[in-house]
Amino acid sequence: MTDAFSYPHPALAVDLVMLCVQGGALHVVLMQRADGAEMGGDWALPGGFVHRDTAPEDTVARVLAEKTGLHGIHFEQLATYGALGRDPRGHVVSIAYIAIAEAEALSVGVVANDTLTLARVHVGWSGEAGGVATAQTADGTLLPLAFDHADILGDMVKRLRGKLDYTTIGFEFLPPRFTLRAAQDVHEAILNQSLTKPAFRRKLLDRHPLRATGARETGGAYRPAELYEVDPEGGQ
Amino acid sequence: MTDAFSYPHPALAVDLVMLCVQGGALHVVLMQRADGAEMGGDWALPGGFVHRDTAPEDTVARVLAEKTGLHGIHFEQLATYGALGRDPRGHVVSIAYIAIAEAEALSVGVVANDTLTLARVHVGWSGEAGGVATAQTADGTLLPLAFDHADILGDMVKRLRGKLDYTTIGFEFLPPRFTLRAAQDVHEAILNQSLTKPAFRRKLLDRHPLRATGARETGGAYRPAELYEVDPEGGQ
DNA sequence: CCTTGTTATTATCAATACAGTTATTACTAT
DNA sequence: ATAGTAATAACTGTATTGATAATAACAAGG
Repeated sequence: MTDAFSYPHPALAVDLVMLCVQGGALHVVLMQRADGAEMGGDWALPGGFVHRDTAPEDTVARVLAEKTGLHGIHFEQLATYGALGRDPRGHVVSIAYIAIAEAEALSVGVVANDTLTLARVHVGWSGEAGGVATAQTADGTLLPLAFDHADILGDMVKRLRGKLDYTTIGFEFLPPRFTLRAAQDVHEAILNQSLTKPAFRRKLLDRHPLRATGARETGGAYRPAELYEVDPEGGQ
Repeated sequence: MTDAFSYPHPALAVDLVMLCVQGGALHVVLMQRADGAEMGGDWALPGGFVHRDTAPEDTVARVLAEKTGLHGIHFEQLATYGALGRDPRGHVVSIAYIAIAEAEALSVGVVANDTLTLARVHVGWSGEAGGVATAQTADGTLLPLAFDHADILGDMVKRLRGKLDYTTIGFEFLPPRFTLRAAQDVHEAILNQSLTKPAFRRKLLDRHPLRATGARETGGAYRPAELYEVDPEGGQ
């Protein structure tokens, strides 16, 4: 076999789909690009190049810190995009990651960087069929996406919907202690459909390792809901 | 932003998990490496480097053709592996793909290349929990895997099990026309558990766009089973 | 030609899991 | 206290699943 580094290979990058649930809808962090005209849209997922001898996961952590100032956020790989025409600057292969945080924390990072915005994710299809997704502002204006980032958003929704029932990914949108109503809001935002409360409660408690803390919500006007937390040992 | 190609970036490769179902068990194509001692094992997934201005998918097709002589086989992306120590030669990021073919076709390609072998995939866990998988010969001898390829095999099994019910990926192991019994064999091999026949029939016909052809199996000693095919329009 | 063996296919039934509705409880604010 | 609201529990019917049995189709052998 010839030496791995003796011929030109593509540039490698990571793209981050930073997500939160706010006002009953899934939101994603987008970055405004000055060179949007050549890239197919003014808005793009934040990203960065992977340098040699830096692990892609470390690059993700670096980009998260650089763009939003956030640390220790949950992220996981989505897929890798490497079609030839996807970046007009040349052959750039990009590993897309999903990063999830609670809305309050993410908002702080977005406000601190004036090239960033939190856009509502609009999905034109239901179930796990798949398709593209679009991003829009609070008043419904469409934000044109650069590169193949609309495809990435579509794949992200598909992946999220598929993992919601069988993994604990949905709880990453919530603080360590949360009410079941808050968890239901997350599921409804991601699935884009309303769920019946008792059925949701049962399914959630059956399928996931949750533990009632005994503590209750404070400050509500009416009956306070109990706070639950994910039990790290409860899986097995 | 600085130019994407002005600093050293990792080498990019693809690794192929070529699969088939044979004798009731999942099998994978492995390649013997002369440099196995330094790589952590004598056996590895076939792969190749991604050259600049070549799409990763085209690299997959090239490797498939080079190693096995096969064309037009179904493949899809699994995940990308980029941990720093995974390849002792340097920083190589590898996109792993799952490729699926029927056993007869794959065997032809394996026999034609004497560095290749078809190994039985042994999975030490059930469900979709995840874990590593090992490879062994027909007589049960363990084949030590190079790099992080045991992890890749484990992720492959997890992905396959998760997609089996909700996609048509299972039918890629079968010829265009197949009996329901053959489809059940594929599911049992991948899930590593036996299924009851009538329940499997119902679920398969309910969930997937299958069409009875009216034609029947030939050559069998007893009642011939009807041949089914995937209906490309049946999905919607 | 008829019987037997084996497998494919369909039918039936019980057990379970699931979702929707309604009732009850617990708390806050006035 | 009382009203209002949301959390929680109990109940009910429906759909899904798993096991068993019955029937149908074909080959082989007497």
